[in-house]
Amino acid sequence: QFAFMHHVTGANVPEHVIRLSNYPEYWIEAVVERGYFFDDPVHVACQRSSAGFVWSDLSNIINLTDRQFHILEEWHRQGLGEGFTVPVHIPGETIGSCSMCVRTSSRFPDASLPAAHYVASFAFEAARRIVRSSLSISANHSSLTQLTGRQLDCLVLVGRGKSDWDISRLLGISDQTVHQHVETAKKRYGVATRTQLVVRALFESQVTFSDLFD
Amino acid sequence: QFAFMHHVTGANVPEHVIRLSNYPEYWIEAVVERGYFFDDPVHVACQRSSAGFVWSDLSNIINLTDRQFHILEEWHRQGLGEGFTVPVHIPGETIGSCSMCVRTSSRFPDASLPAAHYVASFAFEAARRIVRSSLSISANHSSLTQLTGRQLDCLVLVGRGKSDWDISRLLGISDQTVHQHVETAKKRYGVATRTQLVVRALFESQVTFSDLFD
DNA sequence: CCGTCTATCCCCTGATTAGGGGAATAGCCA
DNA sequence: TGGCTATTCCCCTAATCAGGGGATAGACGG
Repeated sequence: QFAFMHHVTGANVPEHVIRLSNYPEYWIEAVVERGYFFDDPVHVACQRSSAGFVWSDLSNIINLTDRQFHILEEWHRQGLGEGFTVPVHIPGETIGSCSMCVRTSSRFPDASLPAAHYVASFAFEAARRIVRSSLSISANHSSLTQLTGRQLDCLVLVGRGKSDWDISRLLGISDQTVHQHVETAKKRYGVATRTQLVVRALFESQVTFSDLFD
Repeated sequence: QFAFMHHVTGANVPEHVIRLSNYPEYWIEAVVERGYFFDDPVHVACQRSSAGFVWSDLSNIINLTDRQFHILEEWHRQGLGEGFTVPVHIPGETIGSCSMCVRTSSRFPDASLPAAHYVASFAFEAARRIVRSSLSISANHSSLTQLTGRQLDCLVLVGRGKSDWDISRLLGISDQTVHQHVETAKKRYGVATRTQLVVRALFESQVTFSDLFD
């Protein structure tokens, strides 16, 4: 069985999420019904690991709670055997994972783990790019926005939490000039606040997360 | 050549970063000196991809700037041929990557990419766990800042450019309560401004870009 | 030569945020 | 039961941002 999915809970699902799996319907329903989603040990482990992991190794990644131990036992009773999960993380995007598992009756193909890791990573990334391109098509009206160098300087420092005055000292210009640059940048993007400005610039790759951390 | 490292710039390096590589000294110095680190195309691409990528495929992941194009040419002149980089993301932690490349004179071993992907992921994760254990952080202790539901509600709306008063109308509570939630969230993250708060929450995948667009 | 863009500076007012207090209610856990 | 957190509300002052106005200087191109 496999499941490539974004980790979103049932309540408010965003529009563009990846959900590919051949898990049995009844089983997915059971998970949602009992609220397993919230402390699914595999999902929790995804938040702590960058590399893939086999499910029998879960206790080395997280400290299993009683409830999580119970969930694992329940899975086993349902016929789910050993599994392998590759977490998928991108800053600013929903956490996802690619899981593959066998039935208790089947042997777990250890030798295929590198291949599974490779396939999982690229399959999810491919799905992600398809989703993302469909997103940017629907919102491409502003893809032409170009900021000047000085505007970017100010924007980055705004993103680092500096005030206009701080920025003016760092750049060696007046605080009113800084204010002017920020206002002009906001007008370019058609946004009302500095926070929106930074979010948009991040989304459009005008600045990166590393730019915004001292 | 290989380089497994956290993406931190020379200025103020955190204590426990991973830096394993056999890149030539003189070359690393050149990178730092010329400030290549800041817009190294491989590092920027790492922020946009969850799966590994070969360097010749960079232009499909990010739009290369003139400067980045120049950096790639410079690398080639220095004798660096094709390379393969696996990004490493953990919510709330510094971005890292595992890069492996050959000299221009050598053939790039395409057939080994799955193995390289596997090795890279696990080597970095192993290094990460060693570092974390040296920090004596228990596996269960969450390094992730956890926000309450109401705090997230407010944070998302702040990220959409709403004022405290706007948010108070949308959530049906007082504007002072909204202010309180935002202040508490800021304290949790240890940041000074709302903009930093939203950036951090984005980076740690507490909220996503789709959450922040109406 | 003129228009446009960029970058820099200055002035102004009002709205908003930053950052302290304190306090009531409810739920959860030991 | 007591301690903890979440949620809600209120008060206060100072700093900062939002959004107008206008001005000067240099660069670039038709």
